[in-house]
Amino acid sequence: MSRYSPAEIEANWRKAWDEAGIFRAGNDPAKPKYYVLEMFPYPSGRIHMGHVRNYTMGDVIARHKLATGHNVLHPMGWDAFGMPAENAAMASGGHPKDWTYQNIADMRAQMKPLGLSIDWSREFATCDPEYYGQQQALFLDMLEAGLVYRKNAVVNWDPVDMTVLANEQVENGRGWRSGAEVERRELTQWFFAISDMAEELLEALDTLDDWPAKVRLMQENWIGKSRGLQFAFGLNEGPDGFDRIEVYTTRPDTLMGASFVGISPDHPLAKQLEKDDAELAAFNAECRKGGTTEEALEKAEKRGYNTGLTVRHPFDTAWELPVYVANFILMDYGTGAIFGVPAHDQRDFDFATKYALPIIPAFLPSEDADPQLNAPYVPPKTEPVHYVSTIAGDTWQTGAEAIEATIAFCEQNGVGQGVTKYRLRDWGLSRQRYWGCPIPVVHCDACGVVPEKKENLPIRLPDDVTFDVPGNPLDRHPTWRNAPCPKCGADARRETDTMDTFVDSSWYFIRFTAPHADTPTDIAAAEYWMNVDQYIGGVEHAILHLLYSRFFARAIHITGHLPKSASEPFNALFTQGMVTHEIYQTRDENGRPVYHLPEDVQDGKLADGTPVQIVPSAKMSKSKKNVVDPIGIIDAYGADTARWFVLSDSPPERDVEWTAAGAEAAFKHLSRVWRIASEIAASDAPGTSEADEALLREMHKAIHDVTGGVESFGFNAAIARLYAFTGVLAKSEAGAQAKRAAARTLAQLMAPMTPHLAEEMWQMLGGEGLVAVAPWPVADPAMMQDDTITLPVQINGKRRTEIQVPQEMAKDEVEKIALATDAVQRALEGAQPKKVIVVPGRIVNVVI
RNA sequence: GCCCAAGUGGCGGAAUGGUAGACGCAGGGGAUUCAAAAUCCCCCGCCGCAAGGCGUGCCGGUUCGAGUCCGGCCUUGGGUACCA
Repeated sequence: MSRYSPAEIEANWRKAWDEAGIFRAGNDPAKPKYYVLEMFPYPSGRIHMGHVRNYTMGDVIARHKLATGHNVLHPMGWDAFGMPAENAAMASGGHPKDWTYQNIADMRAQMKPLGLSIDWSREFATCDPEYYGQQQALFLDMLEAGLVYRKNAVVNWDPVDMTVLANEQVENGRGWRSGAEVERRELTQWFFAISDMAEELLEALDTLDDWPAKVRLMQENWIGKSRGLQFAFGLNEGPDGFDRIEVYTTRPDTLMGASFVGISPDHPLAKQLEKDDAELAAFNAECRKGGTTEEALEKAEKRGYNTGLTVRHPFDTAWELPVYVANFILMDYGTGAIFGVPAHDQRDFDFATKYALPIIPAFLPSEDADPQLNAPYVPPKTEPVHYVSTIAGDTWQTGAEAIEATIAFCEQNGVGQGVTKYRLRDWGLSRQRYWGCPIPVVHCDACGVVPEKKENLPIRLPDDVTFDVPGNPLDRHPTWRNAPCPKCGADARRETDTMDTFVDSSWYFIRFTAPHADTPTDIAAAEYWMNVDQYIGGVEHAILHLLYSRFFARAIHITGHLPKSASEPFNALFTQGMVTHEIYQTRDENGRPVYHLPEDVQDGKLADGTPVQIVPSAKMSKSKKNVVDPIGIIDAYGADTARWFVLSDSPPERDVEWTAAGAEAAFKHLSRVWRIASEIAASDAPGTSEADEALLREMHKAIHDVTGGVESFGFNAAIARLYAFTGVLAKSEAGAQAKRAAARTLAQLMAPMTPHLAEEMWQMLGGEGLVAVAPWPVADPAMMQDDTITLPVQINGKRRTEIQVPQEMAKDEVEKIALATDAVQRALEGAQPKKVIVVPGRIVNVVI
């Protein structure tokens, strides 16, 4: 072989690794264990560049840990339940199960050529009955432990298709298929009691030192701990059973600025009033239109309905405030009722202006400010605030102090209590869909909701279902619903809701430690392998998936399936950026966007010449069709080129926009490395000891820098360093023996990124065994020292010249040399410098 | 709307508060070749003949020194609880 041909070498080395079994993870107590995991993929059918990037990063870590003597667990599986399989079934008439398993087979076949160091013996899919049956067992244990319960919650309801829609299926408030205006409808659903753990989930964030600070911050804000006052306004002449309106506020210090009380359209009082008030009923119905997302609710136009009722201010019972029903108040937050303070809140100000309500300042920025303030006033963070109508004393206080003082004052006067609340809501897991894990309960007329018996698990999905009409096929199935009550044996009905797919992905990382156990976990295996030492995935999962997984690890501990030590499941987290791509769209006759694959677009036009609109780069997603297929790259250049390219072009935590241009360059570089290695292997040229030493010095520097890069997710910097070292090696005048040693080291350093090429080089250069398991090279600091260094010399912080000095030269010697330079002498004009700063090994700054 | 990030040459990007632009791509010039491919060498932020000046989204601040730290904006991206 006379040139680099990955097609020939890559398959051979994958076979060699396979036969040596080096990626099989056994429980070897002699070695430190290391569990590296990338977020498992959804089996869409094709791997894309995001997968290649994600799994290559994890593979670099896994291979590096293997070479540093760790017992490595690096598994792979499939997050296989979810809507796309049902959508495919609806679109083309197949079955979600066939579609999913075919996609898994396809993707596995596309993934294997990447040469990932995965222990494939642990592979599973979440739609395997062996997996979801254990998930059902976990659910039953959680039910028994009081971690699951039922309550009403709203869903997006499509009134034409008569079906529940996911948020993604709601476009501008309308159903994506029917185009009908979506309504919010209440259903009884299952919930995980995650909010009971809010405080613990919040506090434990502080222990996650190796998580990105931004993820911890996002989770902290999501949990949203707040301190406030809960109290009631007395209601004048309310309907029977309603004599007060309970409110929660984080700004009790603004209580004297209240000008109205608002309640949610779903508040019990609103629901009572609408029975006798057709206009209110119409208003409430209007409010219930549109999707359920927080974004939609927050951005909707703020509207209110005056109920005509009034409440009494708790500190002045003669002071009456009107009661409005308002569309921006959510029943899920606090008590579903608020008081509005237009003087100190933009939203309340807008509302008060619209409905001509009074604007009453509760405090002023200073004593001489205009008391007839009619614009929202937000107090500065640092200046004290003066109460106009003080209730806690006529004192100057800052915001947080004012709030605490007001709470204390209110408690002393019998107006409510100080309360800690969390924004975090319980996790609704019920889905009115087929392709998910069935919720293992039975509804019995006599016994109510009854958990299935564990010996009846798994409750399997029926195969004979159709998707020709909208709605959940489990509901329509002729017999599947029929089941005996596990308690009394009478004829009863199975629950037809399935679980949110986030449940599937909240414990798969534990299942990998014993994927074939006949209980949810194997305690010994979990104890050995957990926690995940390094978890890697997209930042889009920063909140939901990661928070749910943290909750589940605790729940699994509580139900006895996991040691306490593993209740924070991911020791270290790395959130990689996404692979983005431009979006190409045209419009259909109704003006709706139609998306096109990059491979179908040439020079901004479709094959038939229709120009496409180019939407700026965004996250690759199937729905937007801005997806690039990496298989073409692998076929043309080999897996090592694809791996090298996705690592080299962008810092791992940042988004990378896919471009085809770099792949060719990566291939050229790997070809060059191969050529250099084969030339060195064939050479027996002598060299000078000076050149040998210089090469050795560069080698140790490269070991140091590349190792540091690999260990700190600086893959792009590590690769830049490898480019530089390759250049040094190519130009070196060192002897063949020294060059062979340097080239073997190069192979080792490249092995995590380009494992096939590295094995080939290692073999050519006389390395022993597989480079994948050869001990990782160690940099010797003594071998990295240069004799002299270059120091920049600044004048007043601007670089003017540089000096060459010995590495260890004393500060005052360096100062003398710097001051003697022409540039400094010219600038000084005979005067003395005000100050000279010498940072050893770094810089000299002369201040004039 | 709210929460969290990011912004540096033509492009991807580098830089423990210490020489801004490493490394790579694209581009320009040269060597080799009958010619090409491949390969190798050199140049390459902007303005300027030069001396020099200006430069890390914008405005201000801290510092001997700021891409980096602080305050305020702008733009783009992610999340927003039923996309995964």
